[in-house]
Amino acid sequence: MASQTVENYIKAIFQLTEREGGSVSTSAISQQLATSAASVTDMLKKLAEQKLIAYVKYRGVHLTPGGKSMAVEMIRKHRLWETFLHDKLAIGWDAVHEIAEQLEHVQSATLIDQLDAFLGYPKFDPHGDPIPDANGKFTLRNQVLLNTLQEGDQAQVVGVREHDADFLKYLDSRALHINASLLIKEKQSYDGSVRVETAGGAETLLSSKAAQNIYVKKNLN
Amino acid sequence: MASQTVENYIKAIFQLTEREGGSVSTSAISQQLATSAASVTDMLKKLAEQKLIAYVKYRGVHLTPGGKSMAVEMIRKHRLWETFLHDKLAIGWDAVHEIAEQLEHVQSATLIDQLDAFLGYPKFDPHGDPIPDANGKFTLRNQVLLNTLQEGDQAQVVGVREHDADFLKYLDSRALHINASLLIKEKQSYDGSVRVETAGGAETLLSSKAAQNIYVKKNLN
DNA sequence: AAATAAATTTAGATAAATCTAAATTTATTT
DNA sequence: AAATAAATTTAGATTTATCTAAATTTATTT
Ligand SMILES: [Mn+2]
Ligand SMILES: [Mn+2]
Ligand SMILES: [Mn+2]
Ligand SMILES: [Mn+2]
Repeated sequence: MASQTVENYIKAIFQLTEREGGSVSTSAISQQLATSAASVTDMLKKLAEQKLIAYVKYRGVHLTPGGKSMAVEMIRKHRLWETFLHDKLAIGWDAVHEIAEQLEHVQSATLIDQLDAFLGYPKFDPHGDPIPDANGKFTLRNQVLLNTLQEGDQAQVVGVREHDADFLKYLDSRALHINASLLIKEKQSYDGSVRVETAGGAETLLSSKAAQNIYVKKNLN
Repeated sequence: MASQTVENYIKAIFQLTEREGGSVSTSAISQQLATSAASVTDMLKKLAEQKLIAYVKYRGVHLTPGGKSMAVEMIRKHRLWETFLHDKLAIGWDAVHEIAEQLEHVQSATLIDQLDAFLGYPKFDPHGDPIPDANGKFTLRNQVLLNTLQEGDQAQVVGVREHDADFLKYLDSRALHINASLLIKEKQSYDGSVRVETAGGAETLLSSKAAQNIYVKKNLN
């Protein structure tokens, strides 16, 4: 059985691969997990011995099929737990990640299968990220970043690209939660900021940076 | 923050104290946790340094107030998780313990408070053991062991003294689950075995040993 | 193409939790 | 009260995961 530490490394490598593509560097992992580069090098050797990664000295790593399947299983568990915490225990989307970070390491196939059933086989977690099914399949979805919308466009929030707790609390304060409907009232071309109207008619000014971190599904006109 | 290992030691000491009373020996802990006596001695020194236990060389240990409150918190978490697994995820009472043994180590006060609320502030877990409330208070209950009942007595199963998975599955097969009503049809004085009738009229012969491990609430006549 | 900077690995330590085997203390027999 | 047995502790190692500082390799400047 893989230790919690090994599981966290494998998940980190998977997510860094998704974001950057190609091979993942020692320093990227070091930063992601907040451990020294020296410790990462040590661990990479062990993961390579266990055939979870392919490791070329000085050149970074990528997951083997075995490592990838472990990573997907971890992500499945993490996101199912986040969904449970949010939907059943009413814990905010800014707080679920930290708790799921612990819950994801509980070992029991039955537990996860039953949890999945209890939640009604959800396809997306509280941040709008897809939850892989028992076979590791992710659901795809049409989505664009809010900053690509034009004046007059109507859309619905479907996810966030940034998971920082402060950002999520900020969105909550503007009623910009998952499924919120919105209308682009104005878009400034010089700085990319957008004025959006949310349900009930409230208007909010979003910075370009904020708009680049919100995924939406555009409505047909 | 206490490690999972420390938490398991503290919980074991609490439960051994409850069962035996007085102070707990190195060998008792060693047996309970399936670790060598030498390892236990090492750990006892550390726990004493952290003021979680009072330790007298060669004479055993007992919990300090701090240790006891940690133990009660662990038991609260363990039993709430067992209740969740059983009531919400439909996992059998013979399987919940092992999973809760892991879940009990997740650190988050919010999580436990919300879980407690979600479950409706249950007073007893799937084995009929009391769940301490947020202040550490256990609910007391009138209960006797099934082997103390007489012919003609009516009662309801409220708990089990033995948590062994095989015993629990055996009880399931006889419909002797929590809340099951029963009537003592016959009691053999020479070996203590009892013939009981359960709901629907089915009869089962229980050995003295089995009868000594089932808690019941006796009905008034 | 050197020189310099940045990234990575190696060397040497440390802390937590565990083990077996040997020494010591306490309990039980004779 | 000795002798013997049982329980407990100490000594000496091991494994996992981590660190800092030094050495090495790769990348970027001049
Ligand atoms: Mn984690
Ligand atoms: Mn998420
Ligand atoms: Mn445990
Ligand atoms: Mn229980």
